[in-house]
Amino acid sequence: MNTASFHANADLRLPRYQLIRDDLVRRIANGEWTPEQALPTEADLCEAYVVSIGTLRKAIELLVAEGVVTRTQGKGTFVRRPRFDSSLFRFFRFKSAEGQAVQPIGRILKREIVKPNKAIRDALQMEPTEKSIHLSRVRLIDSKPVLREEIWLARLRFDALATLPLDDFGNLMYPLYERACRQIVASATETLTVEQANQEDAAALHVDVGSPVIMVNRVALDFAGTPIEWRTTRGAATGFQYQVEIR
Amino acid sequence: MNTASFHANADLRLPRYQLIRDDLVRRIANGEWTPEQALPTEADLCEAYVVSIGTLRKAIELLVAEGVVTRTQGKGTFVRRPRFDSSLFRFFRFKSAEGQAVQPIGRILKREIVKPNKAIRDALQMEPTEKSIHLSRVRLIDSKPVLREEIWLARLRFDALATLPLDDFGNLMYPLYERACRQIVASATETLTVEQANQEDAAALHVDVGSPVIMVNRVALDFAGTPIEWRTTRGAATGFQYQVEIR
DNA sequence: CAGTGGTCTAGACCACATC
DNA sequence: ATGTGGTCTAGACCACTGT
Repeated sequence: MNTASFHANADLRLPRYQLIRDDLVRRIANGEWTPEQALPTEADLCEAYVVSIGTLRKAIELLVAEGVVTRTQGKGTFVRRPRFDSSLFRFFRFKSAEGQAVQPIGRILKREIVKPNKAIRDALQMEPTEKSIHLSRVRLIDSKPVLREEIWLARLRFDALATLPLDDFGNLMYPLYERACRQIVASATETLTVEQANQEDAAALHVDVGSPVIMVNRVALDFAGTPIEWRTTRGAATGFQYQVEIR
Repeated sequence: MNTASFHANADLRLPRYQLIRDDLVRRIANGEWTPEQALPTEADLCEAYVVSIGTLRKAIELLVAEGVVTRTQGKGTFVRRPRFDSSLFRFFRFKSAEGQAVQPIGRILKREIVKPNKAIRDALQMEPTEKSIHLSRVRLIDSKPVLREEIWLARLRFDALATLPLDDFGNLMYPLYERACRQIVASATETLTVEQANQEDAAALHVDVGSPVIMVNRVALDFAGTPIEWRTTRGAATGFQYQVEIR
């Protein structure tokens, strides 16, 4: 295979399907294909990387297993957008007054341009003097607050959100990031802890002080693995239920 | 391919690699290979199922992805024992007085032969009149209790544990199940909820009444997918930390 | 050394989506 | 009808494990 096909840092001792997988990830991270566009066909990629169909398929199957792309017979191979909505719903089971599972509505309460604390600055790999956009957000069901969210974004990366009217933010953040700032969230890491409600939590979430509160910290990454959003979400632990499979 | 190779219920419209995967799972569930024994080689399985190596590998790769088997170059393919110890440690981060990560010691406090309540009976697929073995267990670090566990087992399946002296139970349950009852835990589902400590929790775990307590319900299954153990574990939520990747 | 799984080839034919 | 991915073949050679 032509070594020129690969990034300079590629370790050519690795199997070819690994090299191809890494190269495709790099190209996706570079924005060569967006979630709407199909990747080249198997035949084209085989030709470009000078490998047989079996080797190429193995590379792409890795990406499918990692959740980076999806394939559909007859249509093609597409960069996958992670399904975040289903994620928090695995933690918090929200129901409307009628008992229907429902998605909470998001509303921005406050926006400020501030220097983040060190933990957030490190998590977002920001320079010491760099400023961030801090959003306070609440999520409601039947107009009742069920989640409190604090969001931090690097000012440089999300400049458009520093001036956008709060009414134009809409219900969901990640489509907004794509629309206004061309930032695509590709994956995230969430860490869950339990705390006892303080005065603010109690007032905002309508629970007793000291009652258990779930806290979820999330760092969202783009396709290159660069952290782009830091978020912490709090909700009453009542009715919270999380399920895992062990194998 | 010879249809006689497969179970009567197999749907022959499925891809061959799926049929082979299902057949191998069935044979593993039947105890044809235990975690120590290697499965037949690729060449033998190709011959037995009358498929080419590529198709057989796809079947086995499914099992690897599901965590049912592991493969080692030069050694063979082996039925995998799930790594449970790492599971609860992903939830509770235990440290000894010296700050070292450590595995708590298990001690059985009580054993009784009782009819289980309906929820447990249903979870374990037991007959209405069937009796269960109920174990109360505590797990200790530096002689301090950190987890309370209640375990239910079907009496018929775990008969040897009804009479075994409590001192012979040892530290870990799943090796005991294998040793004394030939029951191998192959997978499990855990559900996590948060509660407030009641009097019993507070006394047993040395926390305040009303403080948050993590409750993990676990149903453990054998290779055939039959539920064999119902377990609920409670521990103080302080220091509890759980992490997920989202893609 | 023999035996195992790991990588790779160069095709074939099928099922599905779209025009 | 054309183009896509899905399934499958019948090998080859390599890398690792154990004797």
